[in-house]
Amino acid sequence: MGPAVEGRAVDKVAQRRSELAAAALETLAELGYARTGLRDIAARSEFSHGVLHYYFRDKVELITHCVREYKARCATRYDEAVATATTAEELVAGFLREQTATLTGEPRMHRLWYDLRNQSMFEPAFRADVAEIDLLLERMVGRVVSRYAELSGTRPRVSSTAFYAVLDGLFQQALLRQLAGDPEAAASLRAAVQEVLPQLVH
Amino acid sequence: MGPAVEGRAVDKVAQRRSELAAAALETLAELGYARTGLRDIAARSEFSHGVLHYYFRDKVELITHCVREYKARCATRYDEAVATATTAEELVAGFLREQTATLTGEPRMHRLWYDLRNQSMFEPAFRADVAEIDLLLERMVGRVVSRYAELSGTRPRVSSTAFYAVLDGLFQQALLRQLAGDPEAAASLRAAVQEVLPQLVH
DNA sequence: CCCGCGTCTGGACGACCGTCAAGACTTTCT
DNA sequence: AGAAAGTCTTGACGGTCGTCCAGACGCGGG
Repeated sequence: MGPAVEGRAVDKVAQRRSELAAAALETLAELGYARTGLRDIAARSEFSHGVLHYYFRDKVELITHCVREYKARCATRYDEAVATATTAEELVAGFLREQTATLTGEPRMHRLWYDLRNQSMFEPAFRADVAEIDLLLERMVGRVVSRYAELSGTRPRVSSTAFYAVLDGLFQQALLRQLAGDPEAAASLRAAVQEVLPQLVH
Repeated sequence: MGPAVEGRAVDKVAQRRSELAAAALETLAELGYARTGLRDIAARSEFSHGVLHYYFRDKVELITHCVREYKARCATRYDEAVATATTAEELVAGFLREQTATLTGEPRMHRLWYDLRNQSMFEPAFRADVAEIDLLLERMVGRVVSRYAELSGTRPRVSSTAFYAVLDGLFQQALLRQLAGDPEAAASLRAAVQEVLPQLVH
C-alpha cells in the first residue's frame, strides 16, 4: 500500500524530485543544455537513469522543474543588501559586492540560466517558466533601484524593465569574460555598473 | 588533375563552402544549436550529408565557418545610418528604424547569435570567434555613439564597451518578447532605447 | 509468514548522432 | 580516347539519446 499519511507521501516524492532536480541543475550548469543527457544527470545523483521517468514524465518536465527550483534561489539575492543599507552608497556597495561575488562564485549557474533562457527562444515549452523568472529578476532589480532612489533622494530615470535589461546586458558581458578566463572580468563589471548606474538614477 | 588555375579552384571550393555554410546558418537559426544535426543542414542544401565532411573537417569547423560568415553581415548594420545622418535626431531615428526592422525581420538569426554566444560559455572551441564578433559589434555601436555625440555636440558618458552591453541587454529582452509573440516588442524596445540613450549621452 | 505496493535497477528499443570509406559520376589534362 | 583528379552519394560504423518495461528489492499490513 501507499504511505499511511498521504501528506508524508507527497513530501517524500517531492523531496526526491527535488533531489533529482538538484543533480540535474548541477549537470546542466556543467555541460550545458545541448550536451546534457538523462544518464549524465542520473550519474550525478545516487540513482540510475531509469528513476528519472518514475518521478518525471519526460525530459522537458524534469528541466522545467529544475528551472522552477532555481528561480527561488536567485530572485532574493540582493534583498538583504536592500534591507540593511542605510545610505545610497552603502546600497550600491552591497549590490556590487553581491554581484561580483556571484559572477566569480557561480559563473556556471549563470551561464545555465542564459542557456535556458535562450532555449526558450526555440522551445515554446520553456517560455512560460523563463518569462516568470525573468519577471522575478526584474522586480528584484526594481526593488534595488527604487530603494536607491529613496535613499539618495533622487528618482529613477528609466523604467525598471529597462533597468533590468541594462544590468543584465552588463552582467552577461562580464560573464562571457569571466568564463573565458579574464581575471579582470569582475573588476570591469564593477567599473561599468558604476559608470552606468549614476546616469540612470540622478 | 585539379583545376588548371589554382585561384579558380580555391574560389570554387570557397563558394561551395559558403553555400553549405548558408544552409547551416538557416538550419541553426530555425532549430537552434542543440537540435541541429548535419543531416538537417544537408537537407536544406542541394547535397547529401556526406559532402559536409568533404568541405569541412568536422562539425565544429562547419559551425565556426558559419559564424565567421554571419559576422560580416551583422557588423555593418548601422553604418549607413551613421554615414547619411546630418543631425543627431536623424541618426537616432535611423538607428531605431534599423534596430526594430532587424528585430521583427530576422529574429531567428538573432536568437542564433545569442545561442552560439552562449555555447561559447561551455565550448571553448567557439570562444575566439564569438569574442571577435562581439568586438566587431561593440565597435559598430561605438561608431554610432561617437557620431551621435559629434552631431549633438555632447559626449558619451560611458565607455563603448558598456554602451554595447547596455544596448545588447535591451535588444535581448525585446527579442525574447518578440519570439514569444508579443506584438509590442518592437515598440517597447524603441521606447526603452529612447529612454536610456539620452541618459548615457548628454 | 507472505502478499501487495511503492520504489528502483538495468537492459532493451528504435531513432538519431558525427564520422568515415568505398565507389559512382564529372571534369580536366595528356 | 584514356587516365587522373575532383566531387558527390550512399550506406555503414559505433555511440548516445529519450523512453519504456520486466523484474528485483524493501517494507508495512493482512
